[in-house]
Amino acid sequence: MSDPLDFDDDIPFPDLPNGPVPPAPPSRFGAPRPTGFLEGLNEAQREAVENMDGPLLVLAGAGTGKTRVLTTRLANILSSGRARPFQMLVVTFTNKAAREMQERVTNLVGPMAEGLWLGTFHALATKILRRHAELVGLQSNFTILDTDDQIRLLKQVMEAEHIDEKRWPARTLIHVIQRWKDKGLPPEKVGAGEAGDIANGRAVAIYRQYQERLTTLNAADFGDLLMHNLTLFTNHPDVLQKYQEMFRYILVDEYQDTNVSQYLWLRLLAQKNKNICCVGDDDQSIYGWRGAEVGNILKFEKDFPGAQVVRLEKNYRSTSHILGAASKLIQNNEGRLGKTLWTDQEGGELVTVHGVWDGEEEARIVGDEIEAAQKKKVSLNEMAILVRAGFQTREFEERLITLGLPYKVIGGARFYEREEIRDALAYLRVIRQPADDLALERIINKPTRGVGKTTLQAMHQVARLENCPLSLAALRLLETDELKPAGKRALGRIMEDFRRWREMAGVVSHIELAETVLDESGYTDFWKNSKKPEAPGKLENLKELLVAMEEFENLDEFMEHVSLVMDVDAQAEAGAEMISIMTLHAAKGLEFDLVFLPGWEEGLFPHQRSMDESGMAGLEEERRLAYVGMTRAKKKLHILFSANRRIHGQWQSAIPSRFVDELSPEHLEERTDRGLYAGSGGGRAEERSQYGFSGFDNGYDSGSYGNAGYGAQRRQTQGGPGWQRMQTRKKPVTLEGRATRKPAPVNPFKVGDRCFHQKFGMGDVVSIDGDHLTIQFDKAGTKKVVAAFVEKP
DNA sequence: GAGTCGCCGTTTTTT
DNA sequence: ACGGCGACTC
Repeated sequence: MSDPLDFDDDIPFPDLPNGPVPPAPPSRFGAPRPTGFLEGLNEAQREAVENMDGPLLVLAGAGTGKTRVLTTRLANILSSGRARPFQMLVVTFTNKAAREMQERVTNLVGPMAEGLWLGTFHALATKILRRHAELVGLQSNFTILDTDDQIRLLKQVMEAEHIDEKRWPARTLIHVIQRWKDKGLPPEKVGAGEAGDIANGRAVAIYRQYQERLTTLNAADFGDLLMHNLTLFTNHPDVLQKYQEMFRYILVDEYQDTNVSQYLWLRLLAQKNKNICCVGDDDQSIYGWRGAEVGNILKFEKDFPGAQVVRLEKNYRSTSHILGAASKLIQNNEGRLGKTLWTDQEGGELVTVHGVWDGEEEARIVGDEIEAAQKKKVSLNEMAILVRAGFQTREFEERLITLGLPYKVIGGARFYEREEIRDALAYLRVIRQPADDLALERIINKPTRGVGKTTLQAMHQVARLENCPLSLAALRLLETDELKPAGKRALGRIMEDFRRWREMAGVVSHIELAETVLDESGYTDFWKNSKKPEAPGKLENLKELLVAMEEFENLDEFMEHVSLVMDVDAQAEAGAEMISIMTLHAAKGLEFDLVFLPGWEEGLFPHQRSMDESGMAGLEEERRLAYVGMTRAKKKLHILFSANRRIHGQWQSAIPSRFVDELSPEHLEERTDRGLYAGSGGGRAEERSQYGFSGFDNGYDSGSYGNAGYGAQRRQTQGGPGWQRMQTRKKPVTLEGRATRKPAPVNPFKVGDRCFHQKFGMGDVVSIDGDHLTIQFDKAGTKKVVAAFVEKP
C-alpha cells in the first residue's frame, strides 16, 4: 500500500479546498471518458455506480458483477472530481482482495490509483494507529502479535493468576477476549456478568492484565488494531475530525463480514460526509464464528439514515438449474434481506446428487467425473472440490494421485506460519526490538544452547520484579552470581550475539543480516543436523525466506509485510493445470465450471458443532455456506453424501444432510443407490421427504441414470461445451466397485453372539445397526465396530 | 536440560 | 487415528 500522506504527526494534513475538487484532466483516463464507465452495465449496476453521494448499500448476489461495480463507482467518483485519491478510503477484508482491487482500479484510472487509502481493515487501522500510537499508550513502532504470541502471552498471565490451564485452556480464553475486541470492548467496558464463570469468573481481570502486558511489550494483537483506533477516535475528537474530513468517500467490500468494531470504525469515519458505500451479500455471510456480524448489513438502513439500497440480482455466472437449486436452499433461511438471483442462461445441466456407500466411493465417483469432464476438454483449472472440513481433502488427494490427476490443496499451512519461518523471524524481531519478549523466548534455546527452563525462570523473575523486558533482565542476571556458571556463560553468549547482530543491522543489508544470524546462531545447522524427515524442506523454506526478503527495501518494511500479510500464495504454479481442492470458506469469491460438493451429511454439513454452539443461527450460517458452495459452479454441480464415514478413526453411519432435501427437485438428477440405507435400522429413510431418496426409483438397478420421472424434467439444452452427456456415461461404477471391496451391509451376527476382533479380542454383540455392531468386549470395553472386522470365534 | 509417555481434542480462518 | 503439549524421568 502506498502512502501519499506519509507525514509525521506535526505536519498538518494537506490543505484542501472546501468545495468539490476540480475534476481531473480527462486525458488521465484515456479513451473512454467518464461516461464510458457506464457502458455495458445493467440497470442496477449503473444505479450503484451513479449514486455517488450519501449512504448506499449494494446488495450484490453471487456472480452479479460486484467488483466491477465497486471499481467503476470508485473511478466515477474520482473522475467526477468529488474527491482526490487520498480522500477516498477503500476497505477490503483480505490482502488478496486489496491487491486485486488495487490492480483493477489502476486499470481504470491509471497511476492515480496509487494515492488511494486502499487496504484491509487491519492494514488501514495500523497505518492510522502508528501515527497516533502514543495517544493510546503505544510507541509507533509497536509489534503486531499473531495467534501464537497471543497464546504464549495469555498463558503467562494465566499462570500468574493461578488459573488452571487444564480447566480453562488459553485457547478458549483468547477466543473470548478476541470476541470482546471484535465488539470494540476494552476490559473496562466488559459488563461484569458477561464473562460468566470463565476462568473462575476472573476472565475480565485476565483480559485487563493481558492488555497491560501488551502495552508494556509495545505490542498489539489483531483485535487491538481496530479497538485502539476506536479508543483513539473517541478520546481525541480532533484526530477523528481530521480523518473524517479527509475521507470524503468510503467504499467497503464484503460488508457482511464486518464485526462490530469494524462497523463502529466505519461509522465514526463516515459520520461527517456520510458518503459511505457498502457492498455485500447477507446470504454469503459465513464468518460469524470469528466475530462477523450479519446484523451489520441487515440494519444498514437504520444505521445510516436516508440510505439507498441497490440490489444486484442478475447473475452472470451460473446456469439456471444451479441458480434455481441454490435459491431454493437459501430461502429456508430467515433473517435475510431477500434477493432472488436470475439469469438468462436457461437450462444447462441438472445438479447431480450422488448418495454413496463411503468416503472412498465418494472420491472414486468424483475422480470418474473429473476424468469424464477432462475428456470433454474441460480444463482442470475449471474444476474444484469444495469440502466442509480440512480432513475431507485426504481421500480426494489419494484418489487423484492414483488417477494421476494433478491437484492443489488451497489453504494448507501458510508459509509464514511454519515453524522454521517463525523461528527465523523471531531472531530478527529480537534484533530489531530487544523488548520483544515473546520472540526472545521462542528462540533463546532454539537450537539448544544451554539456556533452559531454569535460566528462563530466573529471567522471568527479575523481569517481573524490575518490571522490565526479559532481555534487560538477562543483562541484570549476568551481573550477578544467581545463575550457575554454565547457564551464565550460555546466556552471556547469546546476549552478546544479539548485541553484535544489532550492530550489524545498521551496516549490512537486511538479507545479509538474516543470513548471518541464521548461520551464527546455529539455527541453520540445527536443521542440517536434524534427522527429521521434514528437515530438508525446512532448509528450503529458510532459503525461500531470504528470497522473499529481497522484495523489500529494509528490515522494517519486510517485518511490517510479514506481520500484516501472512499470506503468500506466491506459489502461483505457473501455467500448470490443476484441480483445486479447498474448504468452502476458502472458495468464497471463486468460480469454476465444474464443482463437487462432497460430504453433505448431517453432522458434517451442517456441522454438528456449529449447531451445538450457535443453534439456529449456526444452522443458517451453514446453509449460507452451502449456498456459497453451490454458487461457485458455472456449468455443472455435483453434490455427494455418504452413508458411512470414518470420523476420528471411528466408523459412523450418516444420514444425508437436510440441505439435500432443501434443493428443489426440478433442478436435480438423483443418483443414489436404493440399497444404501436399507436395513440401517436408523429408519430415517422412510421419513425423509421426496427429494432425498427419490432417486431410489431410478437408481443403478435399471442400469441407467436419470430416466423415469426425471427424464421429463431433464430438459437438456445446449449448456456449455461438452456437458450434455455427463450423466449418461458408462455403467454404475459405484456398485460394482463396492461389491468387490466390501461386504454388503448385512452381517452374520445377531445380538448376543460371541465374536472376535483382531484388536479388541473377544466380546459379545450388544446391538446391531446395519453392518455396525456394538460389542461389549471382555477387555476393551464397549465399542462400535464394522461387522467386516469381526469374526465368529 | 533433554528425551519419552500419556492425555486431550479434533470446523471453518483472516488479519 | 493422530498430533501437540505438558508432565515426568534420566
